[in-house]
Amino acid sequence: MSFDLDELDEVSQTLKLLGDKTRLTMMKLLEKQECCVCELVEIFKTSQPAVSQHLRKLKDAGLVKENRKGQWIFYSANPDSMQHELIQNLIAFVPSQDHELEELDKKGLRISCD
Amino acid sequence: MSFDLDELDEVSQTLKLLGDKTRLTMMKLLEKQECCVCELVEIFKTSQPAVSQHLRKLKDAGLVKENRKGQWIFYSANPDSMQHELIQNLIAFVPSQDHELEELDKKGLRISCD
DNA sequence: TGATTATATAAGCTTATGCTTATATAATGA
DNA sequence: TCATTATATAAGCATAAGCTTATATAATCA
Repeated sequence: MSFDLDELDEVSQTLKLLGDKTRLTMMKLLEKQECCVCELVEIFKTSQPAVSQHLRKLKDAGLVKENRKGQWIFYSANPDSMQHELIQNLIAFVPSQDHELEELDKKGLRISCD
Repeated sequence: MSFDLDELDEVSQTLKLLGDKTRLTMMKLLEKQECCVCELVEIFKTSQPAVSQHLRKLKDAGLVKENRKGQWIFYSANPDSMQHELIQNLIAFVPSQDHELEELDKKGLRISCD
């Protein structure tokens, strides 16, 4: 029946999205706190378009939400996503990324709008 | 450090493998009980090589194990996999596939070697 | 042993994915 | 208003993934 099919589709789509190392790490980070694109570019040491494209996929799936603050757009995990519980469950198996944020702080690259 | 990298690789690889609807459903089934290839062909209504290739990927990752019984090879979830706990967690979000096995029974296509 | 059934592997094709470069849009500040 | 900074989008390319068909291997049985 279509209900089950949809649920299966949703779960497999979520796993497919998080089956990418960059996006999986992103979700681990964004589950803990919001980050702007330029912070993620620094953390993942990749290009800005690459980061934007990953975020776009996560956002299209409803897994993250955005929050503009002036010239920056901050992304964070979307707690209203139907997949949120699944995501919280599985990122518990992902190594902590706290060191990445500490690195940013050390380099003075942390964006703060408070 | 390399320990964390490896763990991240393992989790993302597992999610990537289960980010396919067929393999995700297979794991849900094989977590509950072993099935042979021809049963899975019937359940997924796809070709035998397609099923074999999915099983090969799951086996290469250590997620399932095989058990030959005469001309049949039965596959089941590998409880010794380092990813087993993660898998059990996430397949809890996958709709039950019990009806598929009941269908097989009804059609008399269930293989039994007991 | 030869035929049959179950499974695996290989090759080829099509589509999906992730990256890059180039360019567009949006907000800020001199 | 113009230059700068942040982000998004588009196009193009290389690689990966899943399916199909054809063929190989393995076990069973007459």
